[in-house]
Parts: sequence; structure tokens; C-alpha cells
Amino acid sequence: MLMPRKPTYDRDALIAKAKDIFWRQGWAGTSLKDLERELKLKPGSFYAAFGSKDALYALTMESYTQEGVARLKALAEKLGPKEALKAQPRLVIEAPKTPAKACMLAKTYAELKAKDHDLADQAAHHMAEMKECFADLFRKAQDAGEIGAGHDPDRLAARYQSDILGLRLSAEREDVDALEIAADIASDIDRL
Amino acid sequence: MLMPRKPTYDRDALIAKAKDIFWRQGWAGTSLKDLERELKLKPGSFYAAFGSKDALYALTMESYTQEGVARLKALAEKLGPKEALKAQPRLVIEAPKTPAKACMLAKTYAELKAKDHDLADQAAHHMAEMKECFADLFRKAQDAGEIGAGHDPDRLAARYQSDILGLRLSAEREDVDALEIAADIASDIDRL
DNA sequence: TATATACTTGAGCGATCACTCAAGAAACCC
DNA sequence: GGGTTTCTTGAGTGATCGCTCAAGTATATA
Repeated sequence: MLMPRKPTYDRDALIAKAKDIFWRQGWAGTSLKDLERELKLKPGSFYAAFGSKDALYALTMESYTQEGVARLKALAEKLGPKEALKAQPRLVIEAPKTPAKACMLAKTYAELKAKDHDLADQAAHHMAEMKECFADLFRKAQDAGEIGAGHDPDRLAARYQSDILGLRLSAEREDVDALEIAADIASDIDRL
Repeated sequence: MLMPRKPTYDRDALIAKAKDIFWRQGWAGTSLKDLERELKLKPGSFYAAFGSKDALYALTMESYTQEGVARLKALAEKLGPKEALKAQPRLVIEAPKTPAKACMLAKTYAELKAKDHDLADQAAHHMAEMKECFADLFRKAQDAGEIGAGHDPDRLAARYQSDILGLRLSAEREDVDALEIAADIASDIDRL
């Protein structure tokens, strides 16, 4: 039995790179040519590595969600649930090296839902995952007595996520002061 | 001087039809074939009538914005500024015959901004127009003493519009009760 | 009715789409 | 080093993209 050459590329690094491109340009807005150029992969290697454009897109959404969840949980570990929820809006629009302000999952869902594309379902699933994280934090904040016990954490999470999605889209506009909106979202949490 | 045959189609009706398709499917998601089939126009007639896909898209955004502004102003005429702002979230997601819940301008902006496409600038301009409408209503509500005088109407408008954009995107999801979010947005206005 | 003019039609343009595959290059075990 | 296997390469696939244009058709005036 023989073990010949291994790939010269770092698969995870390529996924991270592809995520940036897809996030910025969307699904239809990103061509194989774009990916081949940025990932420095010829078509044959690309398809050997990932199978298809859609398969790679799915991997990037997976990575995007996993990172988002991890970042939020780390923040809650550091600040506590309520302060994490208050800090998140500002952090998300101030993150310096992201390819876009708007949420990649929301962009994907909006672009592909009408086509009944599998990637739209996957984006929806990942958004539900994020929403459950928010609900967890609201629950923990309630348990800690940081916010009133009278609220439904799932409802708070849905509203919060909706606000964040709006905020992140607003943050791409030049005629909107997204920091003000982020501050207002944070102060809403103090009123719970 | 001679005046030969007139077009057999109703131009405004075609724009309305195209608006539904673009709104639902987006810019890249709508092909000339789609438009030709739905508008029952052969390529030659299409280009004689509208010049290009992008030109027609611009016309549909114009119409979309004009209708939105008119609907909001009529609502304010009927209910007064504060009640109009409170009613708008629910009405926008309950509108029965729209091709999508999400805002067409936001979808267009999100899809095309990274490309620096002209249509993204136009979408941004129309969103600013809508935001100014919201600010007007907040100003009028303040003048009428319906909400506190301490708030900046432009800031309220930016937050309100951001919330609406999030709400409308959330309304496309199956795991979110958008009516609850709409109610929460409306009740926020009562706290001003 | 003859004629001028605009509208309608649809084949087809070059470009680009996602993707394939056969051939050459490189790295591993023996 | 020889042999084997996988990776890399890039020309090329058919399909579809937005769009053009010449020919045919219908409608107006004269």
C-alpha cells in the first residue's frame, strides 16, 4: 500500500477565505472564477477539494455560525448574560475586519429563499441556532435576576435577533448612524 | 407626418408585474427569460420598451418606493402620526398579496452593494426617502404631543426603520412569530 | 388603397456560467 | 530509484447570461 502526495493547501484556510468572498458578494454574485482566483485553485483542484460551489458555500455558513456562537458564548462568559447581550450590537457592527456588516445568513436567506434553494434552508437553520443562543442568554439573565421574570425569553430572543439583523443591514448604509441604533438596542435591554 | 401602430401592452402594468418578480427573486435571480415569459414580451419588444434589465429594475424600485410612501401618508392621514407608526409594522407583514415580506430596497441594497452597482445606490436613496417619511411622522407626533419632546426624530426614524427592516426579514422565517415582534415594536412607540 | 412608420418576432450574438476530465507533476512506500 | 497513487493543471463542455438586429406584421395618414 502506498501513500502519495498530500494537498498543498490548507483546507480550513480556504474555507475561511471563501467565507469572506461569499459573505461580501453573495451566492450569485460569486463566480467560480472569483473563487479560483482568490483561493488560487484551478477548477480541478477546487472540485476535488469541495465538490461544488454550493458545498463550499454550505461549509462557509457552518464556519460562520460556529464562530458567531463561540464569540457570543465567550462574551457571556466574560461579561455575564445581560451585559453580553448589551455589548453584542455594538461589537457586531464595529468588528473591523469583516467583509460586510450585514449577517451572512440573512443575506443568503433573502437571496435564495424564493428559489427554494437548499442553502436557504441551511441559512434558516443556522439563524434558528443563533436565536436559541440569544434565548439562552435571556434565560440566564432572568435566572440571575438581571432582567424581569415576566418576559418570555424566546420572544425576547426573536425580537432581539430581528433588531440585530436590522442593525447590521443599517450599518452598511452611509446615511445611518448605526452606533446610535446599537446604543438604543442595548438600552432597551436595561428596561426589561 | 404619419402615426403608425401603438404598443399592445400596458407599460405601467408591465412595470408592476416586473416589480413582483424582482422583489421576489432579486436582481441576479431574475433572468431575461423569466421577464420575457411573465411579461409576455419578446426580447426585441422588451428592449424597445425598457432599454435594459437594469433600467426596468430601476423603474420597479421607483414604483415600489412611491407606493410605500403613499400608503404610509394615507395611513397617517387616517390615524394620525403616532398611530400610523404603531400600525405600520403589523400592516407591512400582513399585506396579503405581496411577493415577499422583506423590503425590496433592502434586498437590492444587500445584494448589489458589494458590486458598487448603480441599483444599490438607487436603493439606498429610496431607503433614505422612506426614512425621511418616518422622521416626518415622528416630528408630527411630537408636535401633537403624542410622544415626548426630548427625542431626536431623525434618530427615532433610523431606529424605527432598522427595526422594520429586521421585522420584515424575520417575517420570511417560519420559526419566528413576526406578529409578536410587530406588536413589540409598536409598544416601544408608546414608551416614547 | 398605397405608403410610411413603428411594433413584434425569434434566431442568434459573444460572454460567462458551473463544471469535467485527461494528461502531467509530485510525493510517498518499497 | 522504481512504481504507484494522488494532486495539479487548464483547455474545453453544454447551458445560460443579457442583449442585438434584420425581417415580418400591423396601423396609422394621405
